[in-house]
Amino acid sequence: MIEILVDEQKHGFEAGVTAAEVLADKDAIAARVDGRLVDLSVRLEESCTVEPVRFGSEEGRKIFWHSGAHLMAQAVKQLFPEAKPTIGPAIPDGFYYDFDVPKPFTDEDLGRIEERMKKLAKKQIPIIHKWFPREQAIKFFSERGETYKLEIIKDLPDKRISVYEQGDFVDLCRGPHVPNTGRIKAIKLLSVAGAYWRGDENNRMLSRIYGIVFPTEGQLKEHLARLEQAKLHDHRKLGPALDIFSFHEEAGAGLVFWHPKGATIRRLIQNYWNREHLAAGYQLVVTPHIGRGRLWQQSGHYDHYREDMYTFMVDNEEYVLKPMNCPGHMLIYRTKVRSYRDLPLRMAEWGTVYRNERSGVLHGTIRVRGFTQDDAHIFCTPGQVEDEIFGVIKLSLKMLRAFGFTDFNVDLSVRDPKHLDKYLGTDEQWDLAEKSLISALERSGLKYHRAEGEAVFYGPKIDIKLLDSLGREWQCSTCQFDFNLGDRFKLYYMGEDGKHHSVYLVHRTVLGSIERFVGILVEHYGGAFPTWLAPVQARVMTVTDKEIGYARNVVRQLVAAGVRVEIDTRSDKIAYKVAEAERLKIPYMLVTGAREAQKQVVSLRRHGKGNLGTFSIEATLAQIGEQANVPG
RNA sequence: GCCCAUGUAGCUCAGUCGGUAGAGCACUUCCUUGGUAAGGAAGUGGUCGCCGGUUCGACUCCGGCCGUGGGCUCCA
Repeated sequence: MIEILVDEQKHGFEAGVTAAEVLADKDAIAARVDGRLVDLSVRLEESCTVEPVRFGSEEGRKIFWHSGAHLMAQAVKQLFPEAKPTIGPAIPDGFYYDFDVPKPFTDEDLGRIEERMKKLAKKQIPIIHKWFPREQAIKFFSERGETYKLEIIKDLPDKRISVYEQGDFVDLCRGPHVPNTGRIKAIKLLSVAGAYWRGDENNRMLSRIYGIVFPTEGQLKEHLARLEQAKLHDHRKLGPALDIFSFHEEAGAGLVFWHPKGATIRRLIQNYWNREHLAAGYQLVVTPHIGRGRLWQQSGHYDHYREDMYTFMVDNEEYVLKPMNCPGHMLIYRTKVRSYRDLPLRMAEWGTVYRNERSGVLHGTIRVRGFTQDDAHIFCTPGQVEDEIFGVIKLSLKMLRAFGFTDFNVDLSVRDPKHLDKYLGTDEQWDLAEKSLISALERSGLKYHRAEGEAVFYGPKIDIKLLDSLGREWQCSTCQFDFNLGDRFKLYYMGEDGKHHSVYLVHRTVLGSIERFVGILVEHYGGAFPTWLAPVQARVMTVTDKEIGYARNVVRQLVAAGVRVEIDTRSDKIAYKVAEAERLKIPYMLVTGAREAQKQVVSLRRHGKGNLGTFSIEATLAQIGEQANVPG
């Protein structure tokens, strides 16, 4: 007899009982035994603690999706015997599996593979874990011509190799897995893509299939509905549809043309940003868009970043279109001897930069080749570092919250302790920087994730990633130390002691780039901007031609009060005008018919909410005005 | 940059087994003056992404390029 702790209760079992028998839980797809994830079929020989792992948990989903990847690989091997499986992991939303095939998969293949998967799932094929002695594993996979598996085995130190068998399909795999293919009830293959073996572009391009599976049809439907929702929020569709921006093939990829409405949104963001930054003690500067190549050699960008820079010749000398604002700010700092009394110096710029991003990474306004950073550099003394970092975090959070974001994931990126030689700067600098980042994070009460080895070579940093209305993560704010530029530009300040000291340099942005940020806002709000950011806040519409005079009068009063307003006097029916205004997601619709004109009122309608009733002009202005303030 | 897919009117999409194109919406005009998510009619609008090749003839087949999308990679 052994004693097993299940659900906080001890039970006696015969040694050799399986986890499945102990749990007797229909929803369990795997088990956790003394903290280790194992198959339900595992035999328990000693006293232990057993917990069920269900699809509802993150690790449960990972196991389930990984089993989905195996099922797909089985189907692929049956339909395409020449396909060599490589790796097929679970990802946050499903799984993928990469195959080496003579001809890449097409979308048509997906349907066939999906059908075969459904067939295999119905058969409820048992998924069996086996240990192969190393030699046997090598023999087995070489007989099958699965050279990629052999390559993986080569890197495994173990004497015995873990494999999973389901019918005719055997895969090298650590597991665990669901007990049989029948647990997978709903299957959807989503897309095919090319991917390099081991992510290295010098290696062979493999054919990748993305898919997702669920224990019930309902969950798949829900998931697909979420994907539909994301499509409706796509800024690449909404932007042009709402007359915010456009792209033009004849102008070049990754270059945004901002229409009046988009330019208005940018201006509103910038006005708010400027107000907050001036209040927080920043000074705004402006620097040129081009410069001599040697400036970029001095900053070091030229060596590291050459590929991404646009360069051109001027009088036999190479110039560059600025890809970063930093060197300009360094030059301004250096124009006079700075005293410790002058610090901290916070220098900010709406800096438009151009980078020759590789064509494949361009994405709407979110990843472009010309963009405007809300850039700033803080020059300070070691003693000021912590307060400055805290100030940056506070400012970032305040602003991001004003834009409607409430949830954040924060990363603290520090050196890789195993490769300290990769980094510039002294240990003292890194220690002080890291300590100040941590205490600033703690002061602001933020939970954060410590990412070892994620720091860039010139300093540690904090990244604030926001979660939008659909739960998607976007990286915007960053606050990073720079131990490189201070040296390269010989930046110092005169200390109290009358000696030169090197400055601490902090590079930071709140929004990242305004192009990207507007794109994120469009996605977040699905194009329905809050009143304070809406390019058009109100539209006045007449019911018949007789009220045009009154409607114009209403518009005049709104304009005088600073409301961004349009008028619709077309001879269409009011229902049509309302439909269009709703489609354009204009926050307030003011209907001015004969009844309203007679009483000098308007009938107010809110986007997405419908008719609010009739209000006087003053009451209408008060209502819009209240919504037009920056929140927070 | 690489793999795959894709490009027909402002938008959404039909279509042509190779014989130079069509719908709905939008737009313009006219009728309509109607009360909260699309009233009616007529009309304008396309070098079928661009360049080259094959062909008597190319939107259609082939090649190259550009753009876009899904990924990979990159993100000093």
